[in-house]
Amino acid sequence: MSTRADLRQHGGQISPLVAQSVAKANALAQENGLEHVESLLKEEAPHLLEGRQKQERREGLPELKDTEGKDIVLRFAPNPNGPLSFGHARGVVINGTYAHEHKGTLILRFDDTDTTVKPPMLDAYDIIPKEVEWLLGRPADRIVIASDRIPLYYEHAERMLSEGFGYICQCPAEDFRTFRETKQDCPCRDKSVDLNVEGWNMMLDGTYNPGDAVVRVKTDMELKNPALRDWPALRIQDTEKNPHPRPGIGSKYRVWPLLDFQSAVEDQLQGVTHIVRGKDLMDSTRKQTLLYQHFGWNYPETIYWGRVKVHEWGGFSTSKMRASIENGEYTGWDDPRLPTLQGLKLRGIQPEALRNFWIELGVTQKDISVPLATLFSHNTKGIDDDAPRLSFVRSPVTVSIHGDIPDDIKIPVHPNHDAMGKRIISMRNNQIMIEQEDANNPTYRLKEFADIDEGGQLGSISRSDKRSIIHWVSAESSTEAILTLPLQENIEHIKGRVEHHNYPIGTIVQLERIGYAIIRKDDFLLMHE
RNA sequence: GCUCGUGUGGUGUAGCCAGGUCCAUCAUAGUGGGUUUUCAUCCCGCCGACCCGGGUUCGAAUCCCGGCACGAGCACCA
Repeated sequence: MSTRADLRQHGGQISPLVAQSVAKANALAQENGLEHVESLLKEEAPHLLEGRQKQERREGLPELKDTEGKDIVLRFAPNPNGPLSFGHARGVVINGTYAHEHKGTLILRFDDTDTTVKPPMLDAYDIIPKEVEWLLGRPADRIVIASDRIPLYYEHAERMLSEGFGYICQCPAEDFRTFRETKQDCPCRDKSVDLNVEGWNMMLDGTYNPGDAVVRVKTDMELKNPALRDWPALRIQDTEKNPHPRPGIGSKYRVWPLLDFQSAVEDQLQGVTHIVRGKDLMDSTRKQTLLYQHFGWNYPETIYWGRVKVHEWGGFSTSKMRASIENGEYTGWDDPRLPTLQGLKLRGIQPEALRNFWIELGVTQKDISVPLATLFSHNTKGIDDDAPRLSFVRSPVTVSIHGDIPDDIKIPVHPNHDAMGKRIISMRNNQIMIEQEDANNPTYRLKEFADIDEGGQLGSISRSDKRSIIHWVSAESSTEAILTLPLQENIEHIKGRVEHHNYPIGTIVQLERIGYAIIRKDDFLLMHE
């Protein structure tokens, strides 16, 4: 109908006819199979078989626009004021995946241009590249550190002043706020190039103190969006009082670029072709586009994602976490309760699960709230086949069993994979331990062993009825152990007994009827069910 | 307040740009069943959605207008 304008006015009559034919065709497919219908079509109307994938589900990430004939370059640009968190993983995964899919370049860029409000953390410069590599399974192609490139930003600032699209503004911040709101030109706006250059030198040489002057990009005070009106590009920081933590940088510079300027210039210098960022930076794109126009550059293709909240975690910021760790609320950046990559890694979350998780969420601009269960589900798929089964009995109750009990019992390590071998359980002292809750039943079946009747009497070896199957340990073949549950607020430790095993620290096991856990030095850390 | 953006089942997501088998995809959660000597894994079934109101059109999840809701920006933070 879309191609036959002449028939459209008769749509009311045609629709039922089409519906009838469709019903017929469907019936035919039902009886003789879809192939039959396809072969009929091939003979009668082959053109109908073409170009009908419009409604098929798109797999993976949306296509990047404007990629033809280009070397694709993307970047992930965190502030190195702490290790990476769950939210950062989105930036790493999405940018990294796009770069990978296009055989392009992923730049890891440290936007470390603030020494006062969000001071960088020296360790982060080493930690973050490793975290990126862990998450992606390969390192970033290039690392750029903004604080190494201040002279380049200065050059561009100077060009901005000399070409007249930037100026030194000496208005107090509040005054400028008023100008911005009322669309008035700031008195500094019309200064001559010479005066601006002079002001610039006074910023650099220490004549001006922080707050005395900034460099602004001349846009237009009449712009509809107030955020874009003559925005600030560089300012002075007191780096004597708040030195940059990197050796060699320290108090070397007083004038520092703001994000919008630094990021814009750096993207151009690095040949970034596509930017994927949070939609909170939409106005940043617009500000930067105005700057690009001044410089005569083309702004990269940009796409945005919305905010993500995890129901179980709520809002965590790097600076908040840093404070909580420093005052002892958490044991460190790798505290399993924290939504850091280190915490997740410690909890046994696989990088592949994180990748699949973020790719599945995609890059929509909606603000979303996701349950951790989705991430866990991805993780389970990755670990179940390799996770040996182990029996862990919480709050154990000892039961003496009697009857014709064998000396040893063999139980598969993994029910789906015989190749993983057997666990051998010694039964020589006739004592088993089961969970308090299971002990309330008069009879039960010990998993992989036998029925137990009242009074601990050994019953049928083969399954004889529908009594519940419980997990258990032999007193002799088990040791005391602790199961640790990382809950939101506190950490709970449960004492119990675990069957003997030789798995090294770090092994992910499945505690039968409990969940997946990772073996640590002194305990089992429960990951998820 | 001004500016920008987003609204598809419980939670996410595909479809929207180029309107028509869309009585709307897939996943996750929930639920029922099967396999299994785990409340695991795997398999099968069910459940459940186009924010509201107008308009354009033979036909609207899709285009237009209005409303409502939510979010973000308006930092000398990133």
